[in-house]
Amino acid sequence: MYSNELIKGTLKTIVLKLLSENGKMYGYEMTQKVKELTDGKIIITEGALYPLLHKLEADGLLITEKVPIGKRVRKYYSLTDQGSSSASEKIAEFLDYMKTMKFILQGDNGLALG
Amino acid sequence: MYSNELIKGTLKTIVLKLLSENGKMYGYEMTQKVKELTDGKIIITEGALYPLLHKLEADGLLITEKVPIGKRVRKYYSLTDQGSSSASEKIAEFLDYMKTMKFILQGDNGLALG
DNA sequence: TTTAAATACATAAGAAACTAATGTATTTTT
DNA sequence: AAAAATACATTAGTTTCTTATGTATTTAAA
Repeated sequence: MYSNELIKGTLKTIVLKLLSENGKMYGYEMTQKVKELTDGKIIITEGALYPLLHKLEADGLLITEKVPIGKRVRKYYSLTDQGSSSASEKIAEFLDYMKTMKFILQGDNGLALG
Repeated sequence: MYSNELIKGTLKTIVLKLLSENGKMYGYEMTQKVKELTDGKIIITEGALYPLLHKLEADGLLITEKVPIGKRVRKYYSLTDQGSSSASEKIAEFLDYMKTMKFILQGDNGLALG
């Protein structure tokens, strides 16, 4: 498990990527998917996820669809057009950012590597 | 310039890396160095940096040395032993985290790339 | 030469995003 | 029958950052 501060600020990008890949997902499903994809190294807590999903919906990036499963109602999220282009931007920006960070953290900036 | 949320949580790692490379640096110097290294894509504000430096010092990761430059006093920071091993850990963790994020963001997780 | 910009430190109010805890209810597994 | 997993949600408190402000010296420009 990574330290919490590392994951900060990346949650939005992860959610947008998941939805751009899978079309539609519900919250709990996202937490399980990320856990599975990362062998438990990234754990998305529900206390962080649900408020974010609500915000992204309020911002017009996501739309919801309620699907009854037995007596429960499952809430599926999917990207709007705006959310879709926002996803592309965020993902590209993050990949670019990783290049920059890699340069800082292991680039030949004067001394030997840490 | 990257969106702010992206940089969140990475400042500590950057500072520790800078000090592990350069031995000793003062705050303002760090802001300029990062700006230069990243072509202005990462801007460290003093409002974020100084409180962090104070905290790292309080936590025993950094020690300070005051050097008079003319009538001003410049405050140099360097790593303690604890800070040095903490730096190695943080940097390694971040590089690992980037691998994981890269896998999530562009890995072959079922659909075409975004 | 005086004005502006850069250097160099610092703090503080407020915002954003997350943690950890708690709550409800259903469904599945033991 | 009990426990665990599924599935939603909120909330108090913390951390960390932004934006603004403040002080003072030094260098560059007008």
